[in-house]
This record gives sequence, structure tokens and C-alpha cells, in this order.
Amino acid sequence: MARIKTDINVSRKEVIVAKAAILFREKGFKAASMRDLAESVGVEAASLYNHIKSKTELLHELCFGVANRFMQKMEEVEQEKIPAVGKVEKLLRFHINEMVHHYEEVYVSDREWKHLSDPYLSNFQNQRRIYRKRFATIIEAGIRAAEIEPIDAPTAVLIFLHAISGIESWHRSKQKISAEELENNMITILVDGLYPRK
Amino acid sequence: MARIKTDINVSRKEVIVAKAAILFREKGFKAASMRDLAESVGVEAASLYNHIKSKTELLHELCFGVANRFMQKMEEVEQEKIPAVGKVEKLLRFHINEMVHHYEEVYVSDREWKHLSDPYLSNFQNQRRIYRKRFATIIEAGIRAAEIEPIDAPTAVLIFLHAISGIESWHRSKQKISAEELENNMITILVDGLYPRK
DNA sequence: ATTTGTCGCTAACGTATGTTAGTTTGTTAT
DNA sequence: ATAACAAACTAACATACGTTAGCGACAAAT
Repeated sequence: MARIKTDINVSRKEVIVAKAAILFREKGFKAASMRDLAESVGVEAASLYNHIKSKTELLHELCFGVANRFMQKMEEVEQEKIPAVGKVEKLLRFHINEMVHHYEEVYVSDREWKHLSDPYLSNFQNQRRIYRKRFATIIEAGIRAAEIEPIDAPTAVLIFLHAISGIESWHRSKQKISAEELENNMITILVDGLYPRK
Repeated sequence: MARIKTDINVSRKEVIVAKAAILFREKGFKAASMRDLAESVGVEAASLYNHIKSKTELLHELCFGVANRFMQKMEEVEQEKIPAVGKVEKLLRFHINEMVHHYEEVYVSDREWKHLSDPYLSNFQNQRRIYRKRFATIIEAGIRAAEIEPIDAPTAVLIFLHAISGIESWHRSKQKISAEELENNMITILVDGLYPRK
């Protein structure tokens, strides 16, 4: 009988959630079966239910885990006393780092949240909307302070967030540039368009 | 017995494919069932098979329909005798317009191609890779001609393409700006970062 | 050594899915 | 009007899925 191996301070549930992230990322939530997951954990499908309540619970864990980290960072950045462009840059660097180092979870949270069911679904959508609003507010403050080129802030947010989710392709690509190069390139391209033209 | 309504010059298969695009977009390919599709077409599930070979065929049609349009535009733009930034802008405007006016198909092609099966899958992935390479080549030519800020071209392409797929959120949003405003905003943000700083 | 609780197993259930076979209805052409 | 074809229907199939029940095996605590 093959037990789920756990490092110290890592519950079996966390092991399952982590494997689920990998699987959901590569097949999609619907296409990934509990039997697939079981195999990748090294156990029979039914055994998973000793640790989790349902397949959807796995998605909850992933989505809200990610959402909470982003919200917390937003809180932190908002309170700093620095120019708006600096705040934007900090948020972008955070996004990029999350995407690079917690690829699977972030990706799944971004693409598969549709399969959440109420009340989690509405809750998640709400959090997303609020996050974007707060991001846009930062940009708008920067525009009013003439630190940022006058652009439509919601559009900018939309571009930023989706641009970063493109790191997915970077992960897949054969000839990768380094993570730092990637980060700095992205910041250059995204942020340099913000400064007002002289 | 309720026949599938067709306008003149529109085959029943095309009607089905179009409805499939809407359905695949809102539920995802795997989660959308043939019975769902049948209902949205106004017919029994089995009847669909008088017009199509399989569920996957619908995905083929959508993915390659979109891919071919993009490839054709690439061909067209490559041959124009204009500066590189102009080419980039033309491609971006095309992308934006496709995303705005053929939302469902483009979105599905972008997010659900993973569920294609070989040989279509490899074929599609190839086309994507080639398209991106050609896009990057244009940017690199612009950099050599000092028309474009020296940046990592593949990263720029990745940002551009994903940024545009963010129009998905625009479609969903309540307080939409107009399509032209959206287009111009996106071009401003994305293209203005390209010009060399004076 | 015995108890107790955790964890994994086998077996199975009910449901949903893509698809096929065979038949009937409706349309078009002679 | 009738033959011929297209397109819809009903019924059913095999399979895959999420999940539950009940039992046995191992580990930790007494």
C-alpha cells in the first residue's frame, strides 16, 4: 500500500493540491480526471477523498490561494509613498514573479476559474473586479499627477494583466531567456510606454 | 420537426460551427456537450451528425479558420514597403479587430486548441510558432533599422498577442468604451513604448 | 501488546457524454 | 404524383466520470 509521501510541514492535502495544479494546467480542469490526478499522486482515485471533499474544492484552493496573495500585495503597494509609476512597476514585477515561480497555480486560477460554482464563482469574480479597479485607480492617480501619459486606465490594466499571462508561452518555449531578462524586458516594454513623451 | 434555419449561402454546418464557437467560448470545449450544442441549434443531438463528423471537427474548423486568416494577413503585411513599426501597428490593429468582431472564434482558437488531437494539434502548434517567429522577425528588422527601441523581440511578440487577448474582458465589461476607442488606446499603449527614447 | 485513528484499497453506483443505427419526415426534381 | 435525397427523430450503446460505502493495513499513542 503506497502512502502519499509528504515532506515535513506539508500535509497530504497540499501535495494533492499541488499535483492538481500541474494537471489542471496541462489538461484543463474539466479534462483532467480524478483518476489522472490519483495516478500522478501515486494512489487510487477513491483514496483522494480521504483528504479532499471534491474535485471543485481543489479549484477553490488554487483560485483563492492565488487571489489572496495578489490582494495582499495590492494592499501593501497602495500604502507605499512612492510615485504611481513605481507602484505600477512593483505590481507588474510581482505579477511576473508569481507567473514565473508559481506558474501552475497562477495559470489555473487565471484560466479555469469559470468552473467554480456559486457562491465561490461570484466571490472570485468580485475579487477580480475589485483588484482591477484598484489597479486602475493607481494609474489614474498617476495621470492626474502628470506622471503618466493620459490613457484609458482600465484598458491599460487589461493589457498589463493579460500581457503577463503570456509568460505561459515563455515557460513552454525551448530557447528561454533567463527569468530576470524576461522580467526586465517586460517592464521595459510595458512601463516605458507610460511615461509622458517629452 | 424543426429544421435548422439557414440564410441563403450559409450551410447548416456553418450554422452549427458558429453556435459551437459561442458555446465553446462560454463553457470551454470539454464542458460544452453536444446536447448543449443541439439545444442551442434547436435540434436533437444525434441530428448534428448529419452535418458534422465529430465534436473535434468543430474545433478544427474554428482553430484553422482563425489561423488561416491570421497567416494570410501576415503574408500581406510582410510584403508592404513601409517601416517596421507600421507593420507592427497593422498587425496589431488586425488582431484587435478580429478579437472585437469575431470574438468567439478567435477566443476559442486561442484557448481551446489544446483539445485538438494529432495530427491537427502539431500542425496548429507549428503554425502558431511560425507566426510568432515571423512577427518577431519584423520587430528585429525594425530594431536593426533603429526604428524600434532595442528589446527582446520574442518577448515583445508574446506581450502583444496576449495583451490583445485581454479584449475578452472588454467584451464582458459593463461600461464599455467604444471599439474604436479601445483600439486606439491599445495601440497607444503598446506601440508608443516601441519608439526609441529621444 | 493493544488500542485508536489515519489512510489506502476494491467495488460499485449513478450520471453524463460522444456517437451509431435505423426510421420517419420534409423538400426537391422529374 | 412520385421518386429520390436531405435532414430530422427515437433509441440505445459503450465508455468515462465524480463520488460513496465498507473493509483492511499501517502508524502512533497508551
